[in-house]
Amino acid sequence: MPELPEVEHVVRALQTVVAGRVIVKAELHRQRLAPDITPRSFAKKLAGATIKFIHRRGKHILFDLDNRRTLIVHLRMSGKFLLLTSDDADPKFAHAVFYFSDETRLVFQDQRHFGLMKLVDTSKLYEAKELSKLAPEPFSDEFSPGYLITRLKASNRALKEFLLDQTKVCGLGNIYASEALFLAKISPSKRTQAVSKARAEALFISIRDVLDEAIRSGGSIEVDPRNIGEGVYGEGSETAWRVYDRENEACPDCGSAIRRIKQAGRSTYYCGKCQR
DNA sequence: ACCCTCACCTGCACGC
DNA sequence: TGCGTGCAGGTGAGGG
Repeated sequence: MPELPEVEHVVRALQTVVAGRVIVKAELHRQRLAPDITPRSFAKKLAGATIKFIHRRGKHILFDLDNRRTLIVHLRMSGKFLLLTSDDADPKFAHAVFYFSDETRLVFQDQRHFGLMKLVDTSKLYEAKELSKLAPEPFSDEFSPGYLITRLKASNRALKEFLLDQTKVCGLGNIYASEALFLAKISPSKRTQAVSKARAEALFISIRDVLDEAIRSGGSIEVDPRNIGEGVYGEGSETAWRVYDRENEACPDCGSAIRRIKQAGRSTYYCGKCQR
């Protein structure tokens, strides 16, 4: 269910715990987790591979293998990784399992079944349709106030919906989109073309601040090797959210009641007084 | 090209 | 206790 900071946290944990390990056997228990590949082919292409490096693009986790392939994983709403030992049974919803030589195994568990995996040639990784249309990484030079202004002008949706579009801005999800708009003091319903240059610049800063703050707080979480990939929001992160999930609570800046509205079928939280 | 709605799943909290 | 409803951090397909 994670947004970019939680995926970043999962990637760091995986890099610590499974980088350098050899996959001696792999099983795809649920075909639709990886619809482009048969369970048989999945097993064959992963068996014997060493996990070289784990990184990320947007909310996608990328396992670079030593056989010129990369495993792309998206956690979607409920996907998580668990590192289990031979004493542990597979939990419910264990849709893929990677066995290592030391009797441990990495289990991909996904209660809601929305997660996705895909195996691609590493040389063509960024041509994969999952990655090719993503907006620039939010901390890259390519993502700039100028970039944001151009994309805002090219669209005319409500700003909150725009922020959730990973081809426009990458990494925000439903929580951090609300949070970024609160920091920038802009209404989530404002049309993207009506955002002034100055306010677009403020929004640019807020997007980075929200993500950076969340990555920092997640970075302080101790890695639980049995539950390395839960992608949880940082310890006590709910208390750090300024408006998300706080309908009718007091705005931290002005004290007026935080509102909840529906946009594109999803809840948006904001302060009607501070955000115009 | 954009924009909107729905679909994909399970589980949990809520009101009656 | 149960049952119905609405909700959940994400996206893609399919329509207009």
